[in-house]
Amino acid sequence: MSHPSPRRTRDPARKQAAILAAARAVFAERGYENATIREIARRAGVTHGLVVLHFSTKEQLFVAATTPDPESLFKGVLDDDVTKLPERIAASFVHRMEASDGADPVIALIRSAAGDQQAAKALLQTLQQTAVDGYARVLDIPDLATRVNMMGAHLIGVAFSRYVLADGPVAAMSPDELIARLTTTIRTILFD
Amino acid sequence: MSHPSPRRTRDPARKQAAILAAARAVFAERGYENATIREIARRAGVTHGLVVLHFSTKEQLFVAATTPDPESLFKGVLDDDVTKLPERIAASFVHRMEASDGADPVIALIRSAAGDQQAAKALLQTLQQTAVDGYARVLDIPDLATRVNMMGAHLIGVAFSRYVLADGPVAAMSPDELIARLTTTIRTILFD
DNA sequence: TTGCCTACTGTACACCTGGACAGTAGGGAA
DNA sequence: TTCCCTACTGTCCAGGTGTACAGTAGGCAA
Repeated sequence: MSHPSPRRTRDPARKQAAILAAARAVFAERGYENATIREIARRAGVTHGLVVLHFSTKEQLFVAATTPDPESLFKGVLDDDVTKLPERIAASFVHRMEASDGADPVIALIRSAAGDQQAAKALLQTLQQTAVDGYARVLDIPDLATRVNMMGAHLIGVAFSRYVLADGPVAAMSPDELIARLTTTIRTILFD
Repeated sequence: MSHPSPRRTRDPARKQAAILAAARAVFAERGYENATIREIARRAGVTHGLVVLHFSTKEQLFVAATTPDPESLFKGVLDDDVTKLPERIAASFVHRMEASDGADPVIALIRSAAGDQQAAKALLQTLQQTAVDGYARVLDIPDLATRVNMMGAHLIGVAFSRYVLADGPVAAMSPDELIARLTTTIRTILFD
C-alpha cells in the first residue's frame, strides 16, 4: 500500500531546520497559544517527541524560530541620502513581508504578543530598539525614539490589516501602491 | 468564619451586566483564546455554569461583550468643518481608549483577531465599514475607503503599541501629545 | 561483524478547557 | 401559606494540551 518507507532516516540538522521552518509558519498563522507542537511536528514530518527533544519547551522553540535577524531588516536601508529614507524603509518592509508568504517572524510576533506572550513582547521591543539605534546613526532628531516608535506602530497596524485581518483595501492593494502610501506616511511621522 | 453569606441572591439583569463587564475586561486582557469562562465568572462573582446558562457559548459571550457601539465611536466627530476632522478623530479615539482603562472592546477585538478569531475579524470589518460610510457623508475623495482603511490600520498599530505592548515612548506619552501626533499623521493619510 | 551512542518514536500522564446537566433554592403569584 | 417557575450552583465529562520518558533503531568506530 502507500506506506512508502516507514524506514527511519537520520539527519538532525535537516530535521531541526524543518522544525524551525514549520514553527515559523504555524506561529505566524495561529499565534503562540493556538499553535501546537503536534501541528508543527506534523508539518515538519517528525513526531512531536522529537520537537521536544531538540527544543525542550514550546517557548524555547518559539524564540528559536521567531527571533528576527536585525541585520536583514535594515540591510541597505541606512545607506544613501536621508531624504529617500522613507521609501527605502517602506520598500524593505513590504518586500520582506510579501516574500515570506505570510510566515514572517514579525507576523508571528504580532499575533503572539497580542495573546500576551512575554517572549514575543520582548523580541518586538528588541527590534524596536535596534531600529532606534540604527536610525540614530543617520538621523539627528531630538525625539527620534518617539518617531521611530510611531513608525513601528504604523507598520504593525498595516501588517495587521493586510496579513492578519487580510481583508479590505489595504489587503487588496498592490505591493507598489502600498509602498507609495507607506512612504508618504513614514515621511510625515519622521520629519513633520 | 469568613464565609459572610452563602445566601443566594437573585438578580438576572445585574448579574448579566456583571458578566458582560468582566468578559470585556478579560477578553481585552487576554484575547479570546486565553480568556476562560471560569475567570470571567470569578470576576463577575458567579459560577461558570451561570455564564454558560445566560450566553450558551463562549463565542456568543464574546460577541455580546465586545460588539462596539458604532454611534459612540463617531459621536461628535462628523460635525463641524472638515479641516478639523483629523484632530476630532484623534481626540475621540484617545479619550475613548484612556477612559476604558484597558478594557475597551476594540482592544479585545485586536487581541482576539490576532489569534484568528473569526468573530473578532468580522466585528473589526464591520467597524471599518461603518467608518467609511460615516466619513463618506462629509468627505468627497475617490479613494476614501482605502484612506480610511490606512487610518484604521494606523490606529490599530498605535493601540497595539500603547495598550498591548504597553512599553516605549508611545505607551509613555501623555494623551495630549498622542492626540497631537495622531492628528498630523491622520491628516496626511486622509488628505495627502 | 559487533557494539554503542544517540537521533528518533510512541505511549503515558497530569492538567485545563468548554459545555452538559441534574439538582437546589429564591421569590412572586395564587 | 403554598406552589411553581426559573435563576443559580456544583459536578461531571470528553477532548486536547505540553511535557516526561522508556524503548527502538540508524550508522559510525572498532
